[in-house]
Amino acid sequence: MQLDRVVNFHKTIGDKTRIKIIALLKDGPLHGQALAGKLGLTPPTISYHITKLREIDVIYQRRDKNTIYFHLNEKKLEFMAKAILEIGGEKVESLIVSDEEKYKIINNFFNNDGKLKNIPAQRKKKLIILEHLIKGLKVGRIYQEKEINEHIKQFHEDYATIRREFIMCHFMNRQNGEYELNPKEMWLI
Amino acid sequence: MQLDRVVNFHKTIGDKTRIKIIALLKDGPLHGQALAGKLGLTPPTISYHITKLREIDVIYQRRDKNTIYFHLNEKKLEFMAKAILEIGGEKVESLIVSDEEKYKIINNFFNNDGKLKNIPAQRKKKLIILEHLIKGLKVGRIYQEKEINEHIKQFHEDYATIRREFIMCHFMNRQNGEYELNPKEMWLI
DNA sequence: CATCTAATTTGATTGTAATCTAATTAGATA
DNA sequence: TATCTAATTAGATTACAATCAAATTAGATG
Repeated sequence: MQLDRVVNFHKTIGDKTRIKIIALLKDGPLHGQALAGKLGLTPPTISYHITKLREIDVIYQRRDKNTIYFHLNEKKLEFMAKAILEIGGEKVESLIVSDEEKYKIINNFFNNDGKLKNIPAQRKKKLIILEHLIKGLKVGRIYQEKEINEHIKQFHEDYATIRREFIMCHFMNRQNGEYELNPKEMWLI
Repeated sequence: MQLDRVVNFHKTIGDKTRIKIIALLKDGPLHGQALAGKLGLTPPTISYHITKLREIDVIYQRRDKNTIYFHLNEKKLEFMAKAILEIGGEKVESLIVSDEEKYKIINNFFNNDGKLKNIPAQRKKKLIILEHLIKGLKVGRIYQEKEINEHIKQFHEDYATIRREFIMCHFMNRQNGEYELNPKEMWLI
C-alpha cells in the first residue's frame, strides 16, 4: 500500500461536504441535483466533489435517461479506511529518505577526489552528509578531539564546524574533552 | 459520533507529513528533533503537526528530562479510522438541515400574517421555503393551473415565479396544462 | 539563579482547496 | 436534427494550510 494513496484517500474524505455525500449515498444512490438540493450547494460544486470521490474509487455511477445516479462503493471505503492501520513500521523509514536519494545527495556534495565541496544548508541534506562523514568512526571507542579533527580533515578543512554539527545533531557527544559516538537510535536520521 | 469529529480526523491524517509521523511512531516513541531529522523538516514544523495530531488524540507525550517523547495512541487511531463506516444513513439527512434550522429560516421569510416576504436567493433556503409552501397540496391529486395559482397567492402575489420554481426543483410536474405533485423522493430536500 | 536544551509560538510567505457564475458538453426525446 | 435536461468544465474569488526563521517559553541541571 503506497503512502500517497492513503494520504489522498484521507485528504479526500477529510471534507464536510464529501462526508455528507458519502452518508447520504449509504441510503442508496442519488443524482447530482438531489445532492445539490439536500446539501444547499450548486450542481458544479457537487460535480467537483463527485470527481474527487470517484478518483479514490469510493463512488461509481449509472445513467438512467438523462440522470446519472451516484452509488457508494462500500467495500472500497472500508478497505481504504482500514489501510492506515496496516501502514508503516520500519519500511517507512526507507520511504522517507531512500538509498537512491542519499546516493544522489552524497554525489552532489563530494568531489571525485573525496573532498566535501561545502556543508549543505538544508537540514535533511546536512544530516545525510554528516551520517556519511561519520562512517569511519566506531561506536564504543573514545576519541580525543585531535583524532576527530584529523578524521574530518580528510574531507573538509573546517573541522571545527563539522565537529560542532556532529554534536548538535546527536551523532556524538563530548565529555570533558573526549568524544564518543552516540548509539544510532539517537541520530536524527 | 458527530460529523465534525470524523471530518477533522480525516482532514488531519490526510497529510503526507502527518502520516509519516504516525508510521514512524508505530515503531515506538520518538522526540521532536528525531522526527525533524528523519523527515527533513524543522522543529517548529514538527510542533505544528504534533499539535494537530494531539487535537485528534492519536498521540500523547511523556517527558524524560528535557526531551519529550511522542507516543502513538493506536487504539484511538483504529477507533477513528473505522468511524466513517458507522456514520450516516437517515440520521444524516436531519444533520444536513435540522428542523431547528428550517424553523428559523421559515420564520425569517414569513410575516406574522402568513405572507411570504420574498423568495430566498440562496438555493438551500429557497428549497426549504418551497417545501413549506407546498404543504397544503396532496400527492396523487391532479391540479389545474388556476388551482395552483390560487394556492400560491395565499402566500405571495408572484404565483408565476413560484409555480415555475416548483417545477424546476422537482416538487411537481406539468403534463399538458395539468399539475401533479411528484413523489417525495424526487424533491431536492 | 544562571544557563542549557528542547519545544513552542509568532508572523510572514506561499501554495492549495472550496465555491460560485457562466459557458459548454453529453445524452435523450420529440 | 432541434431541443431539453442534467452534468461538467473554465475562470475567478476567497479562505485555509504547510512551512520556515526568529523570538519565546518550559523544564532540567550545574
